[in-house]
Amino acid sequence: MTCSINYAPRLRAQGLRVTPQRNAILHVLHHSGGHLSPTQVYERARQEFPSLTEPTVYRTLEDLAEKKLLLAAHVGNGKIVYELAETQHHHLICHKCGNTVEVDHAPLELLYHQFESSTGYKLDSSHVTFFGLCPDCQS
Amino acid sequence: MTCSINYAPRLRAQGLRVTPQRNAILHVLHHSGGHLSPTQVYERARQEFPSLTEPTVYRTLEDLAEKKLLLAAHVGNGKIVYELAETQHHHLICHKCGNTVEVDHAPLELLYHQFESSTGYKLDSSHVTFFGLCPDCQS
DNA sequence: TTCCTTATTGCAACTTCTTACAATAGTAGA
DNA sequence: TCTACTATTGTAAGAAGTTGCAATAAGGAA
Ligand SMILES: [Mn+2]
Ligand SMILES: [Mn+2]
Ligand SMILES: [Zn+2]
Ligand SMILES: [Zn+2]
Repeated sequence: MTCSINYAPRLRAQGLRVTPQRNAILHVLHHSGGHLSPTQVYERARQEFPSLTEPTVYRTLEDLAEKKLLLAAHVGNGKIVYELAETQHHHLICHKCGNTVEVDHAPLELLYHQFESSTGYKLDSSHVTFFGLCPDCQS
Repeated sequence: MTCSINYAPRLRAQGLRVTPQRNAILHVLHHSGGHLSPTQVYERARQEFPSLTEPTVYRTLEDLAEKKLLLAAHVGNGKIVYELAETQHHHLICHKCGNTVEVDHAPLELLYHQFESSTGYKLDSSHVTFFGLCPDCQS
């Protein structure tokens, strides 16, 4: 609850104002440790800041992701989850059981250079989602 | 409208019954040529089959994608679009302007083998979405 | 053809997500 | 401090997507 981490500098560095709504949302994501859906963020952040509303949660998550404070991950069927942007990694997701594995970005470097030089795009180095079947679900 | 293509064999091959709802949905996707959102599919397929309902559209799109007759693509912010499964390809999407580029699967083969042997997953060879900035949006 | 089984659909209610706009409150500057 | 500017938020309404269950109809067997 009372937590030593101060998000103000990171918000200001991105030209964003420091509001209690943003602090509550960042605080919740920090303490969850993992990926949370907007609904989960809303329910938990409301504990610390009861007047928080749903539109604010959705807008804040999008804004903070755009400013690279958060990472958004697609986990299938249009569901999105968010986490604090800390490590560079991607996801392998089983589309049968939903099981998820994290993989490093390094093995994608070569591919990224190919794509970037052939298309002119500059690609994000985090949170690509690969779908497939996990070992358990292949039988 | 009256279109020579018959989807019945492909449906039966997957153990699915042939219904006018499924035919209308497949027909719409065939004639659109590209990616359509569930809402777009619903609006168009309703022209040919007016009693069609939303839950049927959502369920059908998911079912047909699961049986590999369709491909689902994540296009950002939890939006999903579908298309007929014909070619193997992936997408590069600009998260500023939404512009999309298709890329071949071939350059991913090596990466896939690495991931598959290190994790045991068997990955889908189509419709991975890479996000980034297109050439126009980088300035 | 007719009957039977059950996959598929429609219905109704609900949850999640979005939007436009007015009210609020950070923050920079006087 | 106080003020002014405007980013951010809340409100209210609507759109999109989901769920459980009862009704329907596709397809196999007689
Ligand atoms: Mn992650
Ligand atoms: Mn595609
Ligand atoms: Zn699995
Ligand atoms: Zn762009």
